[in-house]
Amino acid sequence: MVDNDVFSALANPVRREVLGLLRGGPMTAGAIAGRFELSRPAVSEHLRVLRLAGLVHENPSGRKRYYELAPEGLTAVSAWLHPFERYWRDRLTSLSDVLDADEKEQP
Amino acid sequence: MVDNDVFSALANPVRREVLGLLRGGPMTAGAIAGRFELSRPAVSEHLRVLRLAGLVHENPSGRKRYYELAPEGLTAVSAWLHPFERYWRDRLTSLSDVLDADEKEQP
DNA sequence: CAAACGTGTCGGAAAGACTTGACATGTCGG
DNA sequence: CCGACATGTCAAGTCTTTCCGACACGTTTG
Repeated sequence: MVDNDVFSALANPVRREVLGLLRGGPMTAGAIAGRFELSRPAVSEHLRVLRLAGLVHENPSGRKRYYELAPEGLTAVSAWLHPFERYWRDRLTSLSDVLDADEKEQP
Repeated sequence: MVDNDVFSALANPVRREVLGLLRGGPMTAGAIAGRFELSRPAVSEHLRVLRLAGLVHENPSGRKRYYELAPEGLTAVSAWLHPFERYWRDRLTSLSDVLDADEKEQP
């Protein structure tokens, strides 16, 4: 995870779960680590990836560091997804249409 | 890419680009491979990953194989994203609110 | 049927990600 | 100040991904 790619950041289930936890409000690195059966350094690295991807904000407070969701982070995913969303919604209005469309072969 | 995880499938930029191409309609494996500076086996493997993730459908027609978008594939992503989408939309109504919220430290 | 075509899969090399244990940095309490 | 605490970072091992060249398989064409 060397680049700041949001999609790569989301590829890891632990990181997705961290984002889910953070939906309930900011948490310290330690509190987050406590929720997983992982070494603390591992969690720290996951947090670093999320931070580089712009998915979380880090606010140090004394010797603790609170992480919270970065509202703007997931907009890139949403934006990428949007054209597809329209596409599949159109087709799912009638599932039979989708199945019929599978038949159109151009030899 | 051993699991069928949709998010892992989307982590690769080539695969995201393939999905983008397929938005214009079904394409053969060869036509897809022709769009990239990659060996055909590499593209074939990407297609395999997309298929396992349920993001594309494969319909063989003679000795060609047409790939097309699987409408239902991305719904998992959309579903996961949805709660966050509401969250960040609420906060982005006023960006200054977000910045202010960063200030709330609980020692 | 044989040659040409479209494509998938196998073996292996190079690059990258994930994890862990050990160490470094900065902060709080006495 | 000094020890305890919260956390980040480094080095190394292992597993996974990605890519390529070569080969295999079914389909079409002559």
